[in-house]
Amino acid sequence: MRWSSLFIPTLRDAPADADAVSHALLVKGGFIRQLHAGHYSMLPLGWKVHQKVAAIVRDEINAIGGQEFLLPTMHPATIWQQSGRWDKMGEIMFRLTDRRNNEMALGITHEEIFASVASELTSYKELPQLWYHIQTKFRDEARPKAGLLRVREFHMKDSYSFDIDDEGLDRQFESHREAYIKIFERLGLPAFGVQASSGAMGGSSSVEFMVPCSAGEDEVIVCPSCDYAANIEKATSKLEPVVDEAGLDAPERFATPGIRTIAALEEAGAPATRQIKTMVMVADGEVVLALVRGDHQLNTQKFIDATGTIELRPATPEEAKANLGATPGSLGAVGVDSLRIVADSALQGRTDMTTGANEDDWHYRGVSVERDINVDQWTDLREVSAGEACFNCSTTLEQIRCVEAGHIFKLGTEYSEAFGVSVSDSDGKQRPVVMGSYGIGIGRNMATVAETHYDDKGILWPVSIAPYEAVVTVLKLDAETLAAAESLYEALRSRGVDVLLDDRDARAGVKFADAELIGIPYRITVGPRGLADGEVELAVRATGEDKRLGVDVAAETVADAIIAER
RNA sequence: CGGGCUGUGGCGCAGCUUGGUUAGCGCGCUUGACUGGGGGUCAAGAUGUCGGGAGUUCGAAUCUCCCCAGCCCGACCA
Repeated sequence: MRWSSLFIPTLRDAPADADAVSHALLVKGGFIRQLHAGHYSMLPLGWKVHQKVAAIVRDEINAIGGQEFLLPTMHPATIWQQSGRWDKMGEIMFRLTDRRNNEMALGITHEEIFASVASELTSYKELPQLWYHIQTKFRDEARPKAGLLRVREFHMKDSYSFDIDDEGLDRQFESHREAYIKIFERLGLPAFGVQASSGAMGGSSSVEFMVPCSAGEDEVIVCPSCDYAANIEKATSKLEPVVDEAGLDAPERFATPGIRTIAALEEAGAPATRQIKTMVMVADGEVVLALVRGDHQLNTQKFIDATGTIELRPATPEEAKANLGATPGSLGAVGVDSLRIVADSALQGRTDMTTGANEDDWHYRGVSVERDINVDQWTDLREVSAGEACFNCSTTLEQIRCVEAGHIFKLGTEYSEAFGVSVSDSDGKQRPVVMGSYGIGIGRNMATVAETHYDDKGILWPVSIAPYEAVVTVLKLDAETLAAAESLYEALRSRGVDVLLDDRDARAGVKFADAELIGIPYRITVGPRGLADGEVELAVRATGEDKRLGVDVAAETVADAIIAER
């Protein structure tokens, strides 16, 4: 292609409201433009990169036996009601009605739709199956942000596996894990797998692929010594043992005038490790108490996962007062029978603890948790923090901010049962098919590459997804220089290189700056100065390497380098 | 949803406090000339519902009210 005839609207200044690096560079480089919050137009350059990312994903999923589909993005409400997720999904799903007043939704994911197609499977002999599509998803995110990193409309590759048993699911899950690792390698992304919460997808377990990146939104706990890595929504750690005194025969009220915080109570003589923190939560409309140790933080996703809650929020001080009789700072669970109580495992067996007495300015001491509090559910609720000891090997854990680049789920039979996806096994008995689902966002991965591959001049795309693999920069538009450049351009094209000819009537500095900004990995500069010696110049974007090549060998050399790097 | 900030040519901004000619500047764009290996110089131009609506006023980018949009933090989110 000739740059002079292309639409590549590069900007001198990035828009002021583009905060994330990838957002600024993708806009500045003429890859994307925002339509409105969370919705971006892919310009020709951006769409080329997007398609190259999609091609890599497609290639690797095909390699493990995936069959490509294309399913609708607009769904009838009924199919979502059938799985129970019409209500469960809440506000994340865009909903609309058609002219006959039928309720519809825009697809946020496709378990339901693929499962409904899969109901035509009838025999174990047809299994395993691996189906996928690369298609638009709509999610009404509360806060789209950071350019392409979190949007409301995006393309996702989602695949779905169907097996006769758990062993089959395990194999498909494992082959996806390996395919994802290859995809991230080809994209140049340093992704690693972590244990994750399955959230609204359900299922028994899931692995997220994370890329360390300050623009990300997930906190990951990793052990630098063993292979433990988990999303903070799932992570656990080893706690220092706490030795309790026997305490009192019964809790004892004591006055704590003006004391409203853990820290203040600590100064009054009760170490945070010996306090019970009582949080009033509203879980799907029901007021529930969540208890953690005074120095611990509640992780709300853990609470949601453990209790099956869909919508969770902290209660207002008024709600706390109405249900417990005191305002936050003096709340406790001792003697509470009317509310469901969920407590963190770290409180199990603890004695001689201090907690609020449900009367402002009063606390209890000498509380034995299991004796004095009517706990309905013991579970892991506390959020791990960096500096704690690894559960496996006791090494000090680290916390890393990451972008979630992919997520794979073992679903089990939840959806196959809802949609009647069952087959006859070898004994002629009907068995529900075991499903898995596997997602990877195309645009987010594109942005994550930009987020992790750039310098002060622009993006450093890897050859695998660069909008063009090479650019031939013509420095002077006289007949001789242009002819030399064009023959080089044609020679590269004939070797299958995705090459751009910069034939614009612009100054050298402008052409160099643009090529660097949009991140073309190889630049061949053709100018009269070099041609006088029978040479052109090769500039390698990623390494900064700059060298002269004979005109006769230049195309060959560059094509070989590119093909080797793909 | 809570908090903060911002809306002025394609992009980046000034002007608003204290209302007053044709609303400025830089970049970019057009034409011409000189130039031509890292965003060149000079000259001449074009491009604006000042986010929208209502109000106050002789007069509103500027003051008041309502609304909308975008960004950031938090909540939330597969």
